[in-house]
Amino acid sequence: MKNNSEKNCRNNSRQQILATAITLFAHQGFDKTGLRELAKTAGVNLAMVNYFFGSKNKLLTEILDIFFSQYVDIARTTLSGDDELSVKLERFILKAIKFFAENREFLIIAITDLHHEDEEIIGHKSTWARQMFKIVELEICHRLAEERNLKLSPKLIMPMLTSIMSSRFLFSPVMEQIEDNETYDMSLQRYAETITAIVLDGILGQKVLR
Amino acid sequence: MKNNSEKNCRNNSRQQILATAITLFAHQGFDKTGLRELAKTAGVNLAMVNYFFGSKNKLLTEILDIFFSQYVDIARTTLSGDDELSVKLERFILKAIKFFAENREFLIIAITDLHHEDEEIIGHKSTWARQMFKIVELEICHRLAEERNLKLSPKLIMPMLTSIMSSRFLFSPVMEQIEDNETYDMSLQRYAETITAIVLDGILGQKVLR
DNA sequence: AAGTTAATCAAACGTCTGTTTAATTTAGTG
DNA sequence: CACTAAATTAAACAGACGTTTGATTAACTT
Repeated sequence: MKNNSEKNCRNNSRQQILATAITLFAHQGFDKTGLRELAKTAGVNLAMVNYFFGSKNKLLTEILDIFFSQYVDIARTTLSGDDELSVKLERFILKAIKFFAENREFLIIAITDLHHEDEEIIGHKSTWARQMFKIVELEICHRLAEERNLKLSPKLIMPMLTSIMSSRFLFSPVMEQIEDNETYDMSLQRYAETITAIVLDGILGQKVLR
Repeated sequence: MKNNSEKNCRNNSRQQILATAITLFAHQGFDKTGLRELAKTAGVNLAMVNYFFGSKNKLLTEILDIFFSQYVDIARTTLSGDDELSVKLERFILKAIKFFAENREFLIIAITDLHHEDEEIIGHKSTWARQMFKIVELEICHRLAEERNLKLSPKLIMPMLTSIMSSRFLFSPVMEQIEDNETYDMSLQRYAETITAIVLDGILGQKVLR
């Protein structure tokens, strides 16, 4: 109890800053969010951000770490094992999409600030990407090569899978602006199933009259 | 000749600003690129940017227009007609990927600054997305529904196709940091073929011993 | 050659940026 | 209660931001 309240007190401002940063970075972008706005929204003093995180960049990398460590973990647990490749992929896609849906804001920050040439950020991301690379290489690409003589690089598969799974969440701000007269089932469950089916069997390979 | 030099002179600075902006926005991001840096790199006076384009935002929307108008045009020309759906899709993917490769910088600007809640930018993008929506709905989704009883929303198909085709180019800054001991054929032609095959037949639906 | 329009320029506008400092408050320990 | 360390604060730092202004130069028309 004492230890708890102690840590709560110590980390209260820190946590508040982190949570607020995730929301603001995702909605406005990292660069468009000023530290003053962030501090005011989080209800803390401006200097607290640099006090707890060192710099704005460090705050971003900490957010990236939270996201990527979970994403890598999902890939590791769902893709390892001796199951059929289709089973593993289905497991991975389903779980990853649910993770993306529950962490939209993380996803947006992690993916859309992906290209900036900031050495600090790129280097940080590539550390996580390297881990994903190895998992995908071992569990997907080697299996495709052995079982189907399909030589595909993890550098192709990994971005492709991540992109296709996250497309719904990244495009949503624009898609919401478009009126749609026909009604489609766009539930998350159906979305995950559809993406899985397309990745496994393609648009044309799916069973007719499904 | 007179007309040419006239227009050349008039548009020289303007063109220079536009070309420089595309490079800088793509490499550093829109927000990280200041107008002073842009003007200096382009070799023009700072005030010229607002003189020719009105504002920094307008400069961005003009860049987006150049990209999206071509992208919509590619979709329209490759997807319309009475050919088989697989033929149309193959045509579209091949051409779009080549277009992306030749306009990487445009692509990065158009896609990665996609989520920012700036009303001006989002509204502008949704205008183009609406055109893509109609083409994809008419030429892909309706055909899938009629021929295969597959009810898929254009709001799913369009972001998915765009994401999967652009994944290579968007992830490249991070992927380049990863050393790869095995050698894969990553030529553009092979990339386009692979993406086409995966979209049409999925990862598992492809012919063994291909 | 005079008049008109477009293009270029340096300079300043007010505001916001991330970061640091030093003083102050708060809380926990002996 | 005194001591120590962590947390919080207001204030200032130097610089960058997008945009505007008014003067000046260049080019084209009549």
